[in-house]
Formats: sequence, C-alpha cells, structure tokens
Amino acid sequence: MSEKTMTIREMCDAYDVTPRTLRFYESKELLFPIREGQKRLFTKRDRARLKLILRGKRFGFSLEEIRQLLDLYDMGDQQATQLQRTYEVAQHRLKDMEEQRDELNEAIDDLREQLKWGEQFLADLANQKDAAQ
Amino acid sequence: MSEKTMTIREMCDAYDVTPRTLRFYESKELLFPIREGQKRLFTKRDRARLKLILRGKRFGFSLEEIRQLLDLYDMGDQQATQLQRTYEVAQHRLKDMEEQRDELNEAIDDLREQLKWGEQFLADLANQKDAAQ
DNA sequence: CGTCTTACTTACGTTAACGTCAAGCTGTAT
DNA sequence: ATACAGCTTGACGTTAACGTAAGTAAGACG
Repeated sequence: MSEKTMTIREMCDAYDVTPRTLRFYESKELLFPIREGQKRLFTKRDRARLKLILRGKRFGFSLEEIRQLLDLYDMGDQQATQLQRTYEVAQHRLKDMEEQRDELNEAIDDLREQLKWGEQFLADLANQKDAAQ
Repeated sequence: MSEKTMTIREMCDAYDVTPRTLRFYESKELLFPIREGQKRLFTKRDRARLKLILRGKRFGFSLEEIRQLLDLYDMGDQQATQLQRTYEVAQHRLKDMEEQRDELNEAIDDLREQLKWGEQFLADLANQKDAAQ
C-alpha cells in the first residue's frame, strides 16, 4: 500500500513544491523517479528523500551538501565511518547556525538602539513643532 | 582637519572594502566622491555614508533600501514625515529579523535533536561492532 | 476526430553584490 | 627615458535555486 507511486502533481500538492523544483532535484541527482513512458513516477524512496531534502534546506544546507548526505545514507548503514562524517558535517552546520543567530541577535540589539534613538528624535521634532505653534 | 579627502585605497584600508565595492556603490548612487582628474576623492560625507551603508548591511537592508534611506536623511532634518517613514521601515526590518532569528532558533533546536539521534545511532553501531568481535 | 489536461524537454532569464579581467592613463622614482 | 605603482572605465563572469516560456507528445473524454 505504501508502494504506490505518485505523479509529479501529486508530489507538488503533497510537499508544496513546483514541478520545476522536482525536475531540478532530479537533474541534480537528488531524486530518481522511475519512468512510465515519458512521465515521472515518484516512489516511496523519492518521498523519503524529498522530506530529507526539505528538512536539510530548513537547516540551511545547500543542495549539494544535501546530496552528499543523502548519498552517505544510501551507502548503507554498514559504513559507520561515513555516518561519523555526516555527524561532523551536521555539527559544523550547527556551529555556523549558532554564529549566525548570535550575529543576528547583535544586529537586532543594535537596531533596537537605533530605534530608541529615532523615537527620541521624532519626539523632539514633535515638541519643537508644538512649541512653534 | 576633518575636511581631508581620502583616496580609494585609504578608504579600502579604513573600512575593509575593495575598490570594486566603492566604485560599485558610486555607480548605484550611494556614494559621490569628487574627482581630481581621474581619481576619486572621498569626502567626509562619503565616509559618513559608507559607515551607514555598512551598518545597514549588518542590519540586512538591501543596497537599494539603504540608498532610499540615505536619500531620506539627505532631504534634511526638516521633513519629519520622511523620518517617520524611515522609522517605520526600520521597525519592519526589525520584525523580519526577529522572525528570522526565531526560525533559526527552531532550526537549531531541530538540528540538535537530530544530532542526539545520530549520537545514539553511532553509539549503537559501536556496540554492535564491539559485540561482533 | 478534436480538444483538454498533464506532462515533457530545452534553454534562456532572474537576483544581488560584487569578482575578475583587459586595456589604458598618470605620476614618480630611478 | 623607463619602469612601475596605482588609478581608471568597461564589460563579462559568478553563484544558487529555481522561474518562465516555447514547442511537443500522449492519454482521456465526449
């Protein structure tokens, strides 16, 4: 029952992506739908991979990185060494993300300061205007 | 004394940007260095604007947005309405940044979960390997 | 049979913010 | 004079992840 394949449109609806995106992912060797004549048929495996792709994107991995990770997963659960590498890449990514977040927080604080300053300025201007009347 | 102009290289060294960047900003009407023959000479005003540009970039504004903001500032401190708009734009940006940060935090948490899972998996593999010996 | 729907391939377009030549001018130190 | 450093303008290249349009095929339906 879970062996049913899906058409490109069903995939698009199910995962909220465009056909172009799925074809693009195939061209980048992230997905491997089978063919029925011309048409693509996406298998359970493709669906699993797509889920991982979308998750990877949320994590900020590039498609190329995602492809490499997917390949590692595919190489079988036999190679712990490979998995170890995956783990390291992921940890690296985590560090990057934390740095990014910290920078963002700094920028937010910074911008908040500026806004306080701007508020003050606007208030002063308003007073000035009132006084002039 | 503060009226001294700077050459492009001095600017690059002072603000850690490339010549290309400064020329690019000029072409985008963010900076207006004067000319001495061929050469660009950057004034105090340019330096002030560049500082604002770099700050704006830290805040995640696009160069086009920055240009508009700089223009507003230039239109004089007379137009409180304009300043009000600046303020609004900035607040909008702040919201965006906070959203971005929240998403990033979610992703970080998510990734942390995955890593915990991966650690477990690796540990299991190691045990399996040991047991096999 | 005609038409509609869905899909297909190919290939150029998009966006931002510069990078990277190429070719030429200018001032100065040797 | 010449070599060299530093500047100039133009213009094409880069990157990621698709968007978009043109032209075609293939199956379903009435």
